[in-house]
Amino acid sequence: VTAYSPFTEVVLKIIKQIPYGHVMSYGQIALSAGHPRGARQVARLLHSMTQKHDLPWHRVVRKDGQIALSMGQGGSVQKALLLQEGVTFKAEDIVDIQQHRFVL
DNA sequence: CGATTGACTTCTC
DNA sequence: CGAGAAGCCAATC
Repeated sequence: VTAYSPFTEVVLKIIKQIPYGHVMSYGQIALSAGHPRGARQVARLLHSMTQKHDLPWHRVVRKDGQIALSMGQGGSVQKALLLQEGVTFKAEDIVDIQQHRFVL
């Protein structure tokens, strides 16, 4: 299982711990993993690890609460999954993200 | 092993 | 207010 760097493992753990109906931003995950500037790695890890691990990648969005992927990619899928979990994209929720808290 | 890339974020002009 | 550049660090080529 441990075939990754500490950062990778921590990120994976954090992503797996995202509660149902909640979302986290890449930056927040990176910050929790100990790399305040490692948001890109979180994104990269998700993209890579999702293929091998069953990560709730759809619960990871931009810090603005916006879906990171374009609708032409998996964006529409992610939106559908989030709506299915009851996640909304209201401005109020976005404010919560910016205040470093979970949404909903 | 060296260079490139990337589901981001933030600062600067 | 909007667009552009820099920074970060691991995975991939």
